[in-house]
Amino acid sequence: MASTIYDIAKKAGVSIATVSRVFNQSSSVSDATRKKVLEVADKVGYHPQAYAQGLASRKSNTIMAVVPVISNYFFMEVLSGIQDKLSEMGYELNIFNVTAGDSLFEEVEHVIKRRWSEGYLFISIHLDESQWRHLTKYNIPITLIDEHYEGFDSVSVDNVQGAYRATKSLLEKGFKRIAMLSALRSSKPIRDRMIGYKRALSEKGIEFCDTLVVSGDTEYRDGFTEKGGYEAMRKMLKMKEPPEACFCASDIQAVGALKAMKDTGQRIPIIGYDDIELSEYIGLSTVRQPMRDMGYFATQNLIERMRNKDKAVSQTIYSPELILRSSTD
Amino acid sequence: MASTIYDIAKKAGVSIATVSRVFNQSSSVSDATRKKVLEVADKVGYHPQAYAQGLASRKSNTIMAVVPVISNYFFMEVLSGIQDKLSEMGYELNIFNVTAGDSLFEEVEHVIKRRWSEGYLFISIHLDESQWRHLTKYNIPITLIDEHYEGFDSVSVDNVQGAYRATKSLLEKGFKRIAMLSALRSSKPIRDRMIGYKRALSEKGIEFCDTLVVSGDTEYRDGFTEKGGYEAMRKMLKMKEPPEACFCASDIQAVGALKAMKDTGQRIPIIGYDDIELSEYIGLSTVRQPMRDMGYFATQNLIERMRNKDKAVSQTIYSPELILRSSTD
DNA sequence: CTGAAAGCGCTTACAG
DNA sequence: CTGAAAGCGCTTACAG
Repeated sequence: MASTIYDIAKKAGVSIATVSRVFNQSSSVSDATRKKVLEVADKVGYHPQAYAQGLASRKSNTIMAVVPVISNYFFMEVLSGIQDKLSEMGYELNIFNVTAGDSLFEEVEHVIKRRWSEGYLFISIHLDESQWRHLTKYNIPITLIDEHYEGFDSVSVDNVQGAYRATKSLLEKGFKRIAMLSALRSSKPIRDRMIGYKRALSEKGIEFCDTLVVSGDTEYRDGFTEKGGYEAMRKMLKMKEPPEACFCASDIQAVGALKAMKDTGQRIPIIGYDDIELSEYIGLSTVRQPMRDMGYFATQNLIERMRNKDKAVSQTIYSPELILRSSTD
Repeated sequence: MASTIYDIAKKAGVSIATVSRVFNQSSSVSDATRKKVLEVADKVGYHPQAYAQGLASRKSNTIMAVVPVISNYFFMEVLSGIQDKLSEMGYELNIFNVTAGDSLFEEVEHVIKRRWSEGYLFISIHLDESQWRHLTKYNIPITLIDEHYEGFDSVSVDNVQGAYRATKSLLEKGFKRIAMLSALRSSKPIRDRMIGYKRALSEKGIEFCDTLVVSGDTEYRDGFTEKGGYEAMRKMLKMKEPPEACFCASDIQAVGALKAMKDTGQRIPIIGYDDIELSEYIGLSTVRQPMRDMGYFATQNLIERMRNKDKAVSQTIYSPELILRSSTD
């Protein structure tokens, strides 16, 4: 039904090799033939099929982004950076969604084995040392975003540093009893941010108190949701001795926390994490992660590696920036 | 380097046909052979290559979502609905990003021609009659989300109705001078919502006044941004005779509008459109579009069509629901 | 600049 | 239940 390279070749009176060349910008085709081929191709609406090209050429001009949940502010921003770069370079983007959980590693490995593309961007995929090492064996271009492993190029933000700064800024305002609005304790971002939080406290000689680290009851998305933040803040406000200020693990949770404070009429200074676009509009103080830049840079990095496999592995770590707005006034 | 079906066949002492069968759940393989094949496949980490499979079988078990901008709240929600359904059904999702603009049609057609998958979900892709008709010729399963054309299955929300209800509710509160916070006038959602807005006004015998339809100056994303909303609201509040209430074309713009009101200290009741998750948390009245449901249902619909090409074409139109919260108090 | 031919790694009737 | 063989639609040395 749909036409193939053979149909075009026949109608244009040339060989299939020539048709192929026309569609591959390989210059060695006379203008006259090129024109004729393009003409008949256009008439029947011909275009090379991705699968056949991929198989024959063993490359796909496609980059695959592997992500846990896709509907998430962080990915949204990172993805827009990726796309900016990709459209500059003429690559196509495939997005593959894996489910975080016990089978994460298997799913990730599966994607690689299927050989969808020659380059992979892993966003917020957290594996352990031995699992990363294992992936290393496939010897394909992979760059990590929001994760760090010495065997692959990576682009991440110093989470410990970010949490440290946020907490410290609260301490400097004179608060002593500072809570951390948390999420799933075992998740990578929480673990890192907790370290920074503790470090800031101990530097000021304040004892860490586990009851001040509170999270909601919603497990969806590891608790990084408005609801998770809302629940957690309600709990805090109900404590016999509520915290004086609060560091939130993400802006989206902070949004929920803000509502909890509004609903109860109690208000304490809070500071979020991420700086999603919206934060500016609701006056939320936060720790800025350069999400778009991360996506853009990681993509550039990946493409470079695809072109030169022997490039030295590089780790790029951004410093988070503290942004103070009205929520901490 | 990486092993193929031939390697596995040789090592397992069977033919490649058998190996293929093992990986295709086709039952006609003895347990013993299956076990042996799986064993050696596992040892070398073999997995069929997507491109070769796609070419040989002429299908890919993949559904492709075609979207304009990906980093957008509406898509985010719709996508999560799509994914829920897809993971139930065992399909893989590919996301292809087209750039809205003059070449939109060409880009869309290009994707189809490349034959990435057997089924396509077009999200918020707005083409004209003749363009849709043209795509019809490819005779492949396509379902439209947030768009309507009689030749394809579609899932959409009645935008006219939604705008009508929002405006009407404002009128019923006694306001007469009601503004519409708009975006790019030529965009499909704006055109539809403007109709509903006008209809509500005329029903109450209020004359439509073009100066009350205001948008920001930011062109990015057709103006559907916080910034666009902020700018527009600033303009409204600066009018010699500011509106008494305002219907916003999207929640995200309403967020910006809210800030503009806060910054200037002037406040008028506003109502948004979409009901993004966040709206509940900032007390924004809005018109709810069942975005997740739309994604879920559209995907189900698409899969049914993929299995039965002769199914009658169906148009599903959701009724938007008005949700009143504190922003209209 | 152009063509004939081999090959990419699978699937799938067709036999047995 | 299993194998031999053709074919999917391209790309790419190799010749000329």
